[in-house]
Amino acid sequence: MADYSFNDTSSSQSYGEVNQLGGVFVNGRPLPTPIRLRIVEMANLGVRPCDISRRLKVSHGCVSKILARYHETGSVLPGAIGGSKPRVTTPRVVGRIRDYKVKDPGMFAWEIREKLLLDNVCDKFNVPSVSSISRILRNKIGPLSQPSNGSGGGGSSEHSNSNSPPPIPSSSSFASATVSSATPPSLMNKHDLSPVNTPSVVSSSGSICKIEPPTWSPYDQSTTSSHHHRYLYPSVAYHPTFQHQFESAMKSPYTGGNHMVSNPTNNGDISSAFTHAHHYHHQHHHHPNTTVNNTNNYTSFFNAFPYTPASNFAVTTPYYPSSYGLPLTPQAS
DNA sequence: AGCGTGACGGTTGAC
DNA sequence: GTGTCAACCGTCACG
Repeated sequence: MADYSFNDTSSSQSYGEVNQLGGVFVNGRPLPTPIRLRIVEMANLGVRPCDISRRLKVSHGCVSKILARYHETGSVLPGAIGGSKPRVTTPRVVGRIRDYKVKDPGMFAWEIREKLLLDNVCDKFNVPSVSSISRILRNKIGPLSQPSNGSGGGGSSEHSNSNSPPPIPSSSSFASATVSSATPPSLMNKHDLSPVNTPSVVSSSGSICKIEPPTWSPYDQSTTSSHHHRYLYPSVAYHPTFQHQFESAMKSPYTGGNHMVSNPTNNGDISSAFTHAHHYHHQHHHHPNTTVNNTNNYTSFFNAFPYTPASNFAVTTPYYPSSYGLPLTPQAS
């Protein structure tokens, strides 16, 4: 993974492309969150999408998409980029299959599948297919010379297995940690500031599921994982070359000015929630066991545009609890 | 003129 | 360490 810190001075050459409206973007990467917020904010103030597009120099297709997503989900953030659908045949499930087979060697795969559902080992979204179960029986379990003991074989322990789905996060602790440690922006108080696929549903297997199909289960943010950066808020780094453009884009004639960029620590506006974020990268690179306070990472908003080769704005692909306050209400203007 | 949509070229991250 | 794959991105052009 690239170094997303914005202290890279090895290259003064920014990259990014310019769209037909003169706006700067990075192909393949989401717009910086401040701009996403600005789009929704302006829409809530009654500005037409076409005018938002022109003012922020963002393609109308993008404006349309962000607004549509926001009205549908309540989230202004991009979806989770990259990654793979987690396997359903976790060691825990394999262990249970082994147990079933040991107890009743005559069980068919389809019977095992039904039993997994019946015993709430899996739910309908993550139960392995019959063919998967057959493959497990064939390849992973074999002759069944010894029953599962919870630590050997396929790692069938139901507890304390590092490969098992992570523990269910405490919604209260997570929410309180994220919300209370920094004052949310005034606009962030109603909806989930989560990407579209917010994991707000807990599956029977104890993992967190996206609520938008296709349903799959990202890992728990608080779990020790070298990949937990997926759950952090987007981080952006800005290049001085584009500061003026970005600031211009962020100024609003509708709200009497916006200090998000020029005055990141200004109290009373959206920026008030985004302090202390410079620890973000250190946290997630060097203290993987630490539950990161995502709210703090929002300071990175103010390091907005654009993008040096080694320090692009690098929106990480975040997951948030749906309980987190949302900045902007998708209400009719 | 405004907007929804899909192709396109791109990035990302788990496997 | 590298390649594959499937998710996502914003732009652009079309209707």
